[in-house]
Order: sequence, then structure tokens, then C-alpha cells
Amino acid sequence: MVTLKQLAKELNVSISTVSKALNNSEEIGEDTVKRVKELAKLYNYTPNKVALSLKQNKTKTIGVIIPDILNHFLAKVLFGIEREATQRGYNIITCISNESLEKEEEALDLLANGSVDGFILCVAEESQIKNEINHFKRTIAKGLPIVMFDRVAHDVLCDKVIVDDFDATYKATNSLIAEHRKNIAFISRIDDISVGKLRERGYNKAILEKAIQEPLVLKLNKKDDNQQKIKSFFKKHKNIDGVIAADSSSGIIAINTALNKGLKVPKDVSVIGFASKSVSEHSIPRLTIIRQHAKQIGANAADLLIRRLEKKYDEEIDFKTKIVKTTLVNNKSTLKQ
Amino acid sequence: MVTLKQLAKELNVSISTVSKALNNSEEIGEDTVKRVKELAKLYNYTPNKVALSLKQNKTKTIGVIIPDILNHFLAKVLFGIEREATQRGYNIITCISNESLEKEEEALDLLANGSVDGFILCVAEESQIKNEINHFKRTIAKGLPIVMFDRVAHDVLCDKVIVDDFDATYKATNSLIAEHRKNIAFISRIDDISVGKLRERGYNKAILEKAIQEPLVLKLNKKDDNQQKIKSFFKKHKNIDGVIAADSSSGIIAINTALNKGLKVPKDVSVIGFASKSVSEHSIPRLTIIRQHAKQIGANAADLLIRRLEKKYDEEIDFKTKIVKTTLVNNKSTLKQ
DNA sequence: GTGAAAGCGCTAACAA
DNA sequence: TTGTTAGCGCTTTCAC
Repeated sequence: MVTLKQLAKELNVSISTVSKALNNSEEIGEDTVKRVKELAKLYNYTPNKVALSLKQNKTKTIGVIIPDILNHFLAKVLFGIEREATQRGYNIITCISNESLEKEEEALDLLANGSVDGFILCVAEESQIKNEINHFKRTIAKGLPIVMFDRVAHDVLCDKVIVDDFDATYKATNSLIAEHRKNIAFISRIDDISVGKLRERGYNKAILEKAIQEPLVLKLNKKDDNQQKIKSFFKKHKNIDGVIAADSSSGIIAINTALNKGLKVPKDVSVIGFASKSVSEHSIPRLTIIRQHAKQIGANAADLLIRRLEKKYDEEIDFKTKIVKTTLVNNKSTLKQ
Repeated sequence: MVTLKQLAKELNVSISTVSKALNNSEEIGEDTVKRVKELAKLYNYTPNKVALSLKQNKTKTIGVIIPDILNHFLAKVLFGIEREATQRGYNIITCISNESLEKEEEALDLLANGSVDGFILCVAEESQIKNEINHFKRTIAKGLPIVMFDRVAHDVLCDKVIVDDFDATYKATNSLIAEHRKNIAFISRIDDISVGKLRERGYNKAILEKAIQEPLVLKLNKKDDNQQKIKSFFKKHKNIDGVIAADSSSGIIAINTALNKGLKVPKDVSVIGFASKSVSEHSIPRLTIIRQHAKQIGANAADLLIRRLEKKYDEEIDFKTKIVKTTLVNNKSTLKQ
């Protein structure tokens, strides 16, 4: 890499002259500016990012800590974060916590050494279960702002971007009740994290309020053979005529299982799941989905963080919680279309 | 963040003493070392990463440029890269090229300003179509090594990690021929990128060598309604009894379409697709898959890059191409199990 | 055993 | 208009 020093030497001027010329300072003479810029272009000069970061005490880099990048929703949020950040001149350093508290702490501590200006993260499952928030507080105390999305720690004061999980399943369940479904089941592979709980509560509320049935819930484990579990569930509860799935695979598997048992979808069973458009194609008929607008969640999170980073007055204490509403997209696995 | 300066001041010693003490230099007296370390611990001192990078002229950071993070395979590779990099003390800065040549160039140029020590990337679709490789050469000329994976530019001299795409479909097709399938179709949504072409060639070779049919290929566009296209394809070619799918969704959709038309899988039609275990569950019976070992590809790429970065002699010119072999995992969508 | 000083690449206050 | 200098946080050589 070419440095200012080398340019200065070659042009027989001082380093600061070169620096000012390249930064369009008014101080420098017209033709000096021209000479400098020409040589800089010739040598493809770009300012050294590391030196700039050291000097200005900010890196224009955001640390992103994701629990699981193979989760389609989280990957999509990451996509949204990356796009917004890039557009606003920020890079992102990605760490994967693998749902582990320890890795989450490590990532936070590691990047808090000057590598990033702030964090965007989704709380790891283990951290949620153990309700551990000290590492977040510690990081914020160091002066590094955090924005949490999707799974958040309510007891940490910071900006947040969340989904209306409770409302989403409440409405989805009601929409099945409106189809006169009388045995609506709730299937979840994420019952131990905050959003999974909220989704279950939304379902429960709708059932207890309006339906003539008791709540009927199947909780899956990540290590389980989900196809098998869902099949047994259908076998045990022969009268299921509606399914709300809290995660992206369960909905698809539920449809395929129902079809496999000779049921018609949506005539005999309606299914709604949290999933993306691309996954919804994995069943015929297509799964009716609750869209979470993952990209927008990511973009919002990045926006909140960058705005906080670029605020002149860092005394701001009022933290924002932004709710990105889900949309029910009626495909062919439900009657109402 | 606490700095050496502050520690030095508080201890009434010089900055260099503190630095040496913390780095276990033999020069410093025992109890000075002790005092320094205690205070450092108390204040939770960590060396400023940016200052270190500037001083040592290396960042311990890898730039990763991915065409599409919503692609499950690519996300999994990223996972593998992240894990290996983290274990070896490197961070990763992720950029998404969105299959665009321009964004790929931007990312490369942007991070070549001292932000990273080298790159791991998968060539964008547009770059492959236009066969543009100058930006890669330019980057390497700047002294930043590149490791390419999956989709690579053969005319660029650098380390590469690839999949045995040709062999994979050749063998998969042969495995269907061995099941006495007589009308094996090839479905691809990725026919414009290098790996898509290789996969088609492997299929063609097997068909032309051993089968009694002509090659039968369906090429899908990303914007198409894939369910519809595949349905029409099955309608037009009623005698299809085998399918090789070059991408992860097409295989699932093919099975579901066949079932929907009343065909039995695998009795009437066998299906094999490039997909991951989790996606294979999206059909009943489960899709027989060609596993690409994405995580391992990522880990290998990171290993190659880090080894090159840490070689004392940077004169090394012999570049390695590592082939990670696919595995055919027989699930229930084929006869042979 | 400890400290002063230089230098990584850059910006900016101040001097000329 | 241009140059000198200090300093961001750190390591390391060389003096003391």
C-alpha cells in the first residue's frame, strides 16, 4: 500500500500538505492539489483504514453476533444488516455464538478491544435460559452501544428491534378459528427461547378466548426426528384440523405428513407457519406463512445503531424499541385466501 | 478503554515498562511485573487491537465475500470459515456481493485498505458470466492473498477449495441407472454458474455412456414459479422415472410434485438432489442427497488462507487446489438404500 | 531493571 | 500556501 509519506517524498512536499490536498482543504494551492491528486490516483492511493481508526478512535465497523447462521430467518436479518451497514459506510464483523453463552461473552469481550464501534446481536439460547445479562451490561458500560433484535434481554437498557410474535400467532390462530377449525394444534421447535414462548402464548390466548377446544401443543427438540414426532402426533390426535407452526420447518413437515396420511390440505387441515417465501415452496399446496420481514429487521437494527454512533451528544438515554409487524401471507394451505 | 499510558501513570513507571511487564519480558523485575499485572487485571486492560494492527501491519482479520447468504450451502460454508478463523484467532469481515460484479469489486477494493490480511470468496454469478478476473489479480498484486471456494476463477493463481461436482452427478446418475431408471431428468436452477455447468456435464456423461435415453434437462430461472415449471415439465414428460436436482429446492419440489400427481416415490420415480440434511426433511419420503460438506469446505478455505498468511517466506508460489468430495446419502427417495 | 525515543499512517492545531 | 509538530496506543531498540 502506498502511504502519504511516499507520495510526499516523490512530490517534494510535506506529508501534511499531501493529506490536506487529498482532503480538499482550502489551504492548499490549486496546482499543488492537482499534482497531489494525480499522483495519488496513479498510485491508487487509499488511506490506511487502521491508521484512521486509531487516529479518530472509531472503526466504522459493527460487531454482529448471531446465534445460528443456518437459521434462515437469522441469515436474512444478517443480510439486512449488511446491506444497511454497507450503504452507510460501515463494515460488519460477524461472530457466531452457536447459542452458547460462553461464545457470546467471548465474542463481545474480544471485539470490545477497539475492533468495533458497537454491536448488533440476537441473544443466544443459553443466555436466555440462564437469564445472564452481565456481559451485555459490561459491554455497554465500556461505551459500546448494543442493539438487540428478535430475542432480546428486557432487563438490559439498549435499543431493540422485535417482532410482534404474540400478536402474530394470536391472529393466525384466530384466522383458523374463523375457518371453523375446532382442533388447532401448535407445533414448536423453539419453546425455550423468548420468541417461542411469546408465540405459544398468542396461540393459547386465542384458543382460550374463542375456541371450543383445549390448547394442544407439540414441543420438538432439535435433536429429535421431527418427521417421526409429527407423524406420531397426528396419529395420536386424529382430529387435528389446523396447525400453527412456530418455526420454519415444522409447518412444511406438518403439511407433508398430513398429505402422507391421506388428508387433504387445506380441506381437512389448515396449516400456517413462520417461514420465508422460498421455504413455503417446499410443500404442495404452498404453506401459508407468517412473514417476519427479516431484512427490514436487520436494516432497522443497523439504522438504530448507526444513528446512536453518529449522534454528537452521547448523553442520550432514552432507548427505542422498534416493533416490526409480521404479515400473514395466505397461500394454499389455508382456506381463506 | 484503559491504555498503557494510564496504567503507567498510576504506577509511576514508564509506558514501556508496563508493556514489557504485560508481555512477560525477562527484563522487568519480579514485583514490578506483579504490580503491573494486578492493576491491569483490576482495570480489565486489553491491548487496543487497532494500535496493534497498525504497529504490526497485520489485522488478524479475514475478508469474506459471499454471493448470497440466503443460500443454505453458502451460509454453511461461512459457518465453517467463521469457526476455523475464530479458533485460530482471526476475525472475519463479511461482505455480500449479491451475485454482482460491481459489489464484488467494491468489497475487494474497500477492504484492501488495510482492513484485512486476505480474502476468502466465492465468485459472483455476474463475474463468472462476464469472466472478469482483473479485480482478483489486482488484489493479489497488492499483496493480499485470496482463497476461492466452490465457484472459482481458474485463470487466477491462488489457493482454491472445490467440490467434485462433475463426479457427484456422474455417480448419482449412474446410481439411478443402476436402479434401471430409463428416463432420468436433470433439473437445475443454477445453469449459468460454473458448478451448475459441471453438474450438468456429469449427468450428461453418465447418460450418454450408459443410458438408453437422451439427456433431458430442465433449466429454471430464479424468478420463475418453480413449482409451476416443474409441474409442467412432469406433465410434458410423463415417463420420467428419475430426477437429479442440481440445487437444493428443486429436489424437494420434484418429489412433492410427483406425489401430487399420484406417483409413488421412490417406486415410480427416484429423486436425488444437492441439499443439506435439514432440507431433506422437507419431503416424505426424505430426499436422497448429495452432501457437499459445506462446513469442511469453509474450514479448509480458512486453513489455507491462514497458513499462507502465517508463512514466514512469502515467496511461495505453488498454489493448492483442494477438492472436498461429496457424499451420496441414500434416504428414502431412491430405491438403493 | 527501567526509561526514552522512534515509528506504524494519519490528522490537525499551530507556526512560518 | 506550506511545513512542523504532536499525538492516537502500541512495541522495540537502545541508553542509562
